[in-house]
Amino acid sequence: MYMSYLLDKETGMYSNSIRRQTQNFMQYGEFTSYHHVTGISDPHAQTTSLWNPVYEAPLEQWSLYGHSAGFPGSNPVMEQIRVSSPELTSISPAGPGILPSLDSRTRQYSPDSQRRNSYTGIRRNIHSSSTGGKTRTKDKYRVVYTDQQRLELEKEFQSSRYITIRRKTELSLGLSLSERQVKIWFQNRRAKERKITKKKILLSQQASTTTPTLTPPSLAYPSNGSIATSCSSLLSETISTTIKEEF
DNA sequence: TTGTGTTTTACGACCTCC
DNA sequence: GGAGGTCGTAAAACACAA
Repeated sequence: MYMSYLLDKETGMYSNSIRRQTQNFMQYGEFTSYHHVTGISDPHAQTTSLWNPVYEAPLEQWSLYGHSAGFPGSNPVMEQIRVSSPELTSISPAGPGILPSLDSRTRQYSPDSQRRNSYTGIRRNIHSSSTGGKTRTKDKYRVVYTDQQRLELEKEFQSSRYITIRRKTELSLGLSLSERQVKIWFQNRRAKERKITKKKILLSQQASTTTPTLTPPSLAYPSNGSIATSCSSLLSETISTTIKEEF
């Protein structure tokens, strides 16, 4: 069964896994400890039975949290995360940058909006919880994350492209996702970013070839900057547009 | 309503690192 | 050998034009 397979995979993946501490410390820098999280190892448990009721609050409620406020319902875990997490607290206050656009997008998808409003989120939750165990080949095999889950994941992604083990544990707890789901979300998110960046680079190259007098390569890629620099600036632009696309 | 294109989860294969 | 990385892909969810 798919569920038991995942359970096996999850437990095998995350239990007693301290052997990577040194590697992860080098890789992530921030790593201090690893906690195996019990009770959330089954990514489908939420979909088959229950969602955290925290996420079923109407958007008009949880949109209020956009600027450093806690999760609706005052999820103690996330409150703790916010207190202990400089990344989230540092990026969440109002100010220029990514989050204002996130918040504006949150407002954009208020119940009045056409796309993904709170009711669709609730509907999705209900729909998800109404189905049985998921398999890849039959029934519905993927869940749709709530806007809030995606918002928090996106915020973390803006903080860092690669999540630390510690943050992964905290996020999985706070968002009622498994660590595996958080990990895969970040993998998919990086893939998405690469895809968009690739697309943008392709478009800029096409533009430079079609209208060479307007955007010569020397201007598009300053001589004193490396390709990485130009890519990173392109990336930041991409990120903002990406966030606008989401939510 | 339906067909179609895009986005979002989730996985397997394969690779690198320790 | 196991963990997480990318890459490619399946399929559900979604948006939107006709």
